[in-house]
Amino acid sequence: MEQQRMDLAARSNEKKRRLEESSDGLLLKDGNGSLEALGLLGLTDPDSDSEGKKVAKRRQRKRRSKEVGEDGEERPREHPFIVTEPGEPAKGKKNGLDYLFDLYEQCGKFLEEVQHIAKEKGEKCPSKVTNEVFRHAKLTGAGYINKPKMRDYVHCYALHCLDVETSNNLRKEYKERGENVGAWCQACYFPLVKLARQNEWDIDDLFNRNDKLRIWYVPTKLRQLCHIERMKHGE
Amino acid sequence: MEQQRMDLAARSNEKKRRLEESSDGLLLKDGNGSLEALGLLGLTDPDSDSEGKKVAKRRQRKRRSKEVGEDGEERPREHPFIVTEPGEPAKGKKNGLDYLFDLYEQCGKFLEEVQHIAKEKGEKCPSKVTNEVFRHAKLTGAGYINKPKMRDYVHCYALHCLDVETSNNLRKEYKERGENVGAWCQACYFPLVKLARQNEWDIDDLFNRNDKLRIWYVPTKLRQLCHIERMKHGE
DNA sequence: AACCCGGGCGACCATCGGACGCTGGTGCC
DNA sequence: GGCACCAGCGTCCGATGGTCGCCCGGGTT
Repeated sequence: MEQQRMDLAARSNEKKRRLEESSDGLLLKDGNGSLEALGLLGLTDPDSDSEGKKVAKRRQRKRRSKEVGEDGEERPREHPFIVTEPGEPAKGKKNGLDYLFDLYEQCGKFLEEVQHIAKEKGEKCPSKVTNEVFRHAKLTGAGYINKPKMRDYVHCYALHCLDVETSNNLRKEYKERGENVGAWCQACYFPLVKLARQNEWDIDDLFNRNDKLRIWYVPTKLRQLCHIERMKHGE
Repeated sequence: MEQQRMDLAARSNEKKRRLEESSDGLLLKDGNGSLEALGLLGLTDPDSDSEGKKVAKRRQRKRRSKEVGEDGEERPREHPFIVTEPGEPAKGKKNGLDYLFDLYEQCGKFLEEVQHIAKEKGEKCPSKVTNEVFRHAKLTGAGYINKPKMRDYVHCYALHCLDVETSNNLRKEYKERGENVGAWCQACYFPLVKLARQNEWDIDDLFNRNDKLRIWYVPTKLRQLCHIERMKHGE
């Protein structure tokens, strides 16, 4: 039980640290500085309660390398994404961003299938891309689709849906600068925050009003960035 | 692990049995017979896979009677509900159905509070009555509200919202007959199934179109009853 | 061939929606 | 007072949404 408390404290600290880091990386694009204020995140967590000094044990993850008599087929990892311009095919063992965005459309199709099946069986019918949808996709032959991957880039797809122009320019810019996918992925947050501001800071509404986006959960980090910007300038 | 399989099998069987029982009890009102067919539920579960004979161990529930140095205040159980006509106050140590329905309205208020708080904090905002709402209600002084209670009667409240006339008549009828709350609670399903049929069997749509109901999850049992009726006569 | 960079996605976690039956309150005799 | 009925709600459970960093693919030297 004491052990459990420590685990939680460690997790919470780590979350805070990560967000701070990413905010540093994000400064360059926005021009108006920002987000070191993310230390504020502490406020979001009303737990307080002192302590939090200890930096607990490393959790051990991953399976012990395919071990013993495996039954399930071992899928090779997908090729990494690279920043490509619209229409540009990826060179080498890489995938381009058009393909990434297509994956989101595919998930939309899989969701529709799951919805039809659920309705037919009189079961409750998801309105968003859920675990069930990812499971269905995998079983139906799209083994290259998985939850963490899709989650990692939702906001990139959101920008693509809400403002293709800006999205395309950003891709072009980051490609020319030779930035990696991680940098582009981070950069996608800022135009979205601007869009949210123009929409009275209602990012959920932005998602819900768009046919393609409606089926995706608003990423936590995007929501937090919007909140922090709202608090900083304007309200 | 073998133990786990047995637990699951036992649970599943139990679920089936319960639904069958309730269907028997439900026949009386509808006039067109029904629902023994609930044995069909087996079809809903595509697991099949044989076995299912063993009727596993009793799970032990409940805390060991307030035991040792308790810290949390012990709340006395709420008075049971009795079937009352609209406007009729409950006699003795009982609560009436007007009060029951008022509890649902109160939950709606608590949901609104939770939504405002979430929006203010830039966190994701529930559109339904979630665990968080029950927690907020409890902490805010409505200790008499709890999840299982509200869940037990959602469909009764649904009938009240969607067709007060029918709901009121049912209350009057069951009161005069001297039926207990359980019987009335069961009886509430059938007018709802009829309403669903008139709405092309779309019970979710029925809930979603009603301002008061929209915030409540459609009860599994109601959804299943609709499905079974749809399969039996008509489609 | 050897190395290092970076990101794919397996696996974990808190919490959720959902369910059920044990306790114990209640009315009756 | 004693008893039998029955329903309130504590407590459990599988699955969900969300996350993080290990491991290894891939380009470069």
